Amino acid sequence: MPNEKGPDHSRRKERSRQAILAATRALVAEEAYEKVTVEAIAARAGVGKQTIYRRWPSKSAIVFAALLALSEDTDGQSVALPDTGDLEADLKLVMRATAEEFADPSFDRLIRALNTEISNDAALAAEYREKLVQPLEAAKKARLRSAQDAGQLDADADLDLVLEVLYAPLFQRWLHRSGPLSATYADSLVDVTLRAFGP
Amino acid sequence: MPNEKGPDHSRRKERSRQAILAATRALVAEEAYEKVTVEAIAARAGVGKQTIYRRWPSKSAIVFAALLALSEDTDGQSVALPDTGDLEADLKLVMRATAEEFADPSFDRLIRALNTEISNDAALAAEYREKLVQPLEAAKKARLRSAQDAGQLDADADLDLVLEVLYAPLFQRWLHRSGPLSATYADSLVDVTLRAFGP
DNA sequence: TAATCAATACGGGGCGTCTCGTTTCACTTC
DNA sequence: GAAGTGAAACGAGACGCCCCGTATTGATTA
Repeated sequence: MPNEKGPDHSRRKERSRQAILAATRALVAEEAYEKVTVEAIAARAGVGKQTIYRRWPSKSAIVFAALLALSEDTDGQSVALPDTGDLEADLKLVMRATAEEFADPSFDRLIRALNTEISNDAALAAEYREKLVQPLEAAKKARLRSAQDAGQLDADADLDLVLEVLYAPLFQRWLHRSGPLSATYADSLVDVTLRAFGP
Repeated sequence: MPNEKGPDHSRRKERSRQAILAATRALVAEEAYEKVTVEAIAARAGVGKQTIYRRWPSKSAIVFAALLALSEDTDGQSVALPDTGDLEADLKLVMRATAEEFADPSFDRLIRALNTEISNDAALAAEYREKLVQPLEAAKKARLRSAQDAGQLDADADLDLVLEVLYAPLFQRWLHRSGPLSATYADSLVDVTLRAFGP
C-alpha cells in the first residue's frame, strides 16, 4: 500500500470498492442490462447505496469503472500481441480469439452495456478511448510497425486505418448481429487487410 | 398538416399517427435521448398517451417506427446507387455523402438513439435489418455486381464482406467518435476496398 | 349512438438524496 | 498495552422525483 500520510481508512474503503465493482460486473454479465439497478448492485455487494454514490456520480460511471477495473487487473505491464515474424499467422490468431470473445454471452452483455453508455455520453466515450482503447491500439500498432520493418506491410500505410479495416467489420457484425463471428470470417478479415495494405 | 382526404372515410387516426411520429423525430433530433419520454411525445403531438399505446407496444417501438417512416417517405421506388461506369468515382460520391450525413447533429442523435435500442433488443435489431438495412444493402450490392460484370471488381468477392470493409470503419469511427469523418477519409476507405477487392 | 379521442389519475419501479443508528479506527488517557 | 473517545465511514432503507404503461372519464366526432 503506497499510502504515505493521514488516517488509514483505506482498508475498509478498498474492500467495499472492490465488492461494488465485482457485484456490478457479475450482474451485468448475468442479466439483461435493464435489470441491473443500483439497488441490486448495493444488495449484491452488501453495501449501502450511499457508499456507492459517495464514490461514483451515476450508474453509467459505476458500470464504466467496473469494466475499467477488469482491464486494470491484466494491466500493469503493458499488453503485447504475439510476434512470431509471421504477420498473417499472428493476426489470424488474434482475430480468431477476438471473435470467440465476442461470442461469449457474459462478455457480450458486458460490452453491449458499455457501448450503450458510451454511445450516449461523449465524456464517457473519451475516457473509454483513453483508458481502454488506446493502450490496446498501441500494442496492435507496435505489431504492425514490426511488420512494416519486416517488409510484410506497406511502410506508408496509415496504421489507424489498417486497424479500422481489420476490426471494424467484426465489431459491426457483432453489434448488429448481422452475421456469424466464425474463425473463417476472422481469417478473411486478415486476408482482406493484408491484400489492401500488403507490400 | 394538410389533409388531402376530403371524404369522412378516414378518421382522426392517420393525422394523430403522423403527429406522433413527427413529434418523436423532432424530440429525438433536438434533445439528448434520455430526455425523450413518451409523455413529452404525447404533449408535443397534442395527443393522449393512450393514443400512442394503442398503436405501439413500447417506447423502443415508437422510436423505431418514427425512423422507419422517415425512410419510407423517400422510399416507394427502390433506392439505387449512381452507376456512371466508374466504380471508384461512384463509391467516393456515396461515401462522402454518407460521411456528411453522419456529421449532421440531428441525424447523429437520431441514429444514436436507434442504435441504443437495437443494441439491447435482438427482435428490434432483426426488424431493423429487414426493413432498413437490407433494402439499402441490396442497392449497394447491385452496384457492386455491375462493377464485377465490368471487370472492375473481383468476380469471386463476397459482396457482404466488401460492404463491411467499406462501411464498418466509417460507422465505428462515428459511433466511437474516434476520428474525423472527412471527405479524405471517405475516399481512403474506397481506395482500401478497391485495393483489397480489385481485379 | 358508438367510436375515438385528450387528459389525467394511478400503480410500479428505478434513480439519486437524506437520515439514522452502528461500526471502525486514529488518537488519547490511564 | 488496555480501555476509552470522537469522527469518519458505513449498512439499511425511507423518501421525493420522474418515467413507463394501464385504466378511467368526459368531450368530440361520425
